[in-house]
Amino acid sequence: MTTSPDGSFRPRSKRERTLAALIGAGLDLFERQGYEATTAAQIARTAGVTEMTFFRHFPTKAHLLLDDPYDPVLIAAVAARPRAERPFLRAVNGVRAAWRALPEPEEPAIRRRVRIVARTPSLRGEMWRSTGETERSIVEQLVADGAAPEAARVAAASVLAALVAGLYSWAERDTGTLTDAIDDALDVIDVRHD
Amino acid sequence: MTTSPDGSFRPRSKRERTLAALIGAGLDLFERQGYEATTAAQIARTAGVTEMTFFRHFPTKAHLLLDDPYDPVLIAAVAARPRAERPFLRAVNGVRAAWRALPEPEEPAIRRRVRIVARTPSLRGEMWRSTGETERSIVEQLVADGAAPEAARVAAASVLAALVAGLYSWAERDTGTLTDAIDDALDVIDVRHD
DNA sequence: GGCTTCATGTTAGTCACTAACATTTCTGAA
DNA sequence: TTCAGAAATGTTAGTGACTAACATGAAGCC
Repeated sequence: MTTSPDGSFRPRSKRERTLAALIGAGLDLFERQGYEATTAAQIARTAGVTEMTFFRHFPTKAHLLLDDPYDPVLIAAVAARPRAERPFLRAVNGVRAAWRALPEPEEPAIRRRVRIVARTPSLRGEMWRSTGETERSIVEQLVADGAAPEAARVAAASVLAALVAGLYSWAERDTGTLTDAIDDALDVIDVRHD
Repeated sequence: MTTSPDGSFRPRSKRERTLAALIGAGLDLFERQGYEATTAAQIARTAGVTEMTFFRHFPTKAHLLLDDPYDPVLIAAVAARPRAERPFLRAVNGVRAAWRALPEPEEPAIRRRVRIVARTPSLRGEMWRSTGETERSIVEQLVADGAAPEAARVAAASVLAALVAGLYSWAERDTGTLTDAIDDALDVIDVRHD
């Protein structure tokens, strides 16, 4: 995502301008009154647009916060790990590598969004649902390289859970870099790097 | 839960009789037409009752499947592990112990419900949301005994994710006991039992 | 058998979406 | 510049998950 700290970005087409307006209004309202108390219609109105238009840009209200492009990167990073590693370590190390590649300037925008998610139970559920797709792709990759499907599923799920838990902790405080936070989180479940 | 394989149980009061009717109708309909395609009103009608009555028994449609009483057991089991264990192992071993205590006769009913959840993305999200409460309790316990909050959060989240992944795998096949499935799942993330 | 309480029904409304169709706004080529 | 086709938006109407307020019926207790 090309957002800057306030959620806006340099608009090219009209579509992108509306998108930016919606995201800006959404983040503001969510932070001020909470996610549940904010209505899709209200966000749309604030952005000078109709409710219908909101749903043309986001399939669900939650997608305003959860639409991220990191998943393909993650999947690729896991795939790039040596096939000889056992599934669990492959997943851990892949996730580690993927997030190290994240440009630091994007961190404030991510923190803002994740913080809202971390504080809203229904959004945590949505986050997990969206992570589910990433999970499936990682499992596919591991299984294609010879892992047992059930072990692969457990590995992917627990590593992603650790990642998300680390993300939440990082977002709730105001200090530290994302990369460090994720490294620390993965260290908890990955005692020995062999 | 005191349900038998078909989701029914010996009814005492009128309330329990309606509850049983709703659960029975719900499971049947979910299995036949899928969760999303089944309406709360339809379940209610099938159970010979009004939509309003449905929501008097279950706060949400998902609760018909996710209302389980296992969480307190789980929390207690984690608490029972020696305080000297590091948080991650305490969580792993606690979860292991908790599920070993499950009476086998309940397995078919659990399998039926979990199978529906496993096949419905939105329910996987709901499951995670409901697991979130368990997670918080486990974290509280670990932190009260001296663990770092962030490590405790990661430990609880990833162990529960492994547990749920194991549950899903088990429910999707027709063989094996729940206890074994969960042990296998936890083995994936817990290499060395020290 | 009357009285209280609990389970249920009724009605009306909010909010997240979806579908079908109409209208406006861009944009690129003549 | 102009004008057609595409893209973005608006309008209307509806479904389904819930919620609140109020009314009614049936259970259980004395």
